[in-house]
Amino acid sequence: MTDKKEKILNAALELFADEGFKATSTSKVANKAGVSEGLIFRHFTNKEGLLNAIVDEGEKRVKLLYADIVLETEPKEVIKKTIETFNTVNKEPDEVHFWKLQYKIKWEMEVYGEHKVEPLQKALTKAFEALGYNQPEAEAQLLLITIDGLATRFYLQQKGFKIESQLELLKKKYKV
Amino acid sequence: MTDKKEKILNAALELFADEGFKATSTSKVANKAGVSEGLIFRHFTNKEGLLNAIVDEGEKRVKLLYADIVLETEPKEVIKKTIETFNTVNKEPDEVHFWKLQYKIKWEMEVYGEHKVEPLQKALTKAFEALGYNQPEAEAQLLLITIDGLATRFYLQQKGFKIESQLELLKKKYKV
DNA sequence: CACACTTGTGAGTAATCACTTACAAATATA
DNA sequence: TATATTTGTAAGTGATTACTCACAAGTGTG
Repeated sequence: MTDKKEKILNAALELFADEGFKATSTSKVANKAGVSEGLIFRHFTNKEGLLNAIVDEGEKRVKLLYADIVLETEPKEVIKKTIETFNTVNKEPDEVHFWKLQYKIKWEMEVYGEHKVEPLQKALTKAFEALGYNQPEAEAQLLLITIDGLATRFYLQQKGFKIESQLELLKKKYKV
Repeated sequence: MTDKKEKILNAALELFADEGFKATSTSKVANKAGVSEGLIFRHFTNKEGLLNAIVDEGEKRVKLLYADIVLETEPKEVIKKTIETFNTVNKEPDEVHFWKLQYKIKWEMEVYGEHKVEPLQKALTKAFEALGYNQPEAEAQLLLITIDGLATRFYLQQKGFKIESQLELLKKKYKV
């Protein structure tokens, strides 16, 4: 990975996350990265190739993020970590662009990407089962759905939205 | 409202909802509506004016939709109706485009539009308060957040996602 | 019918789009 | 050092973009 290639990726990440994929021109990316426009196509073939490079990296990071939770054996810990992970990720400002894009791209490309959350969902299902919940599968899905909703509010910066207190409330409800 | 003006609005609604605002060209809208491209600009000044016309209509429909809930006095009914309203809206296929756009546009334009849900949120807060919940405000917000998450799954058509069972689970949790 | 006004069209416009190409600079390998 | 390969640039390309404008068709009113 050359220096300029990485600069292209970083510029694209920020622009795609803030202004959207289709709304961001390759010339804008090149400008922000401080390289010639042609270099984007040398490294990534086309504009979609540039997006894919970022999304692929996203998949790796998601797996890494969930790895710790999936291995957890204590049911309550699985739920607790699921809720808390969302928060720790977004404490680092550099990471925010990255995760924001993961959500934003779902709507722009209209794909949910269920395979990414599947291992986590299964781990949660097992956890809810172990805790004696009546519909463990539905419960697991509902928790992930709620976190999706939290992300929407967080990334779109709804006024008066305090993510910490919502996460606390969630933990209280699940008694974790 | 002339016939052709309405055809433009309908075509734009469907295209914006499916492919996004920025990704939909005015020529595409004109084509689908069966009118000349110039007519769009005669009626709506520019492309954003066309979007605004649709979004404004959205605000009216949201108010209409919530009016019934806000007037409800029975706390449990407020919560129940909030959960069920989401479902009834999306039973009519013509309505789906409309509501999908309302969610999609949030991400594309990066505005949450909190004023739209404010009356509903206040009604929910009062309901949770009456029912003796410890943090009625946070509870109201959390329920709306969860519904946002449900919408994401629903409109992005996540595989294996059954909205009815999730709504049932939600009602069970709130005992409504 | 005459006149005003709205509704509608089709052929423009400059600007921007993603992408290509010819060539130069840098780097790796022998 | 000589040569092959990779990395990078600048100036293009045709296609598409949002939008304009001159003018025609339709409609309502006296």
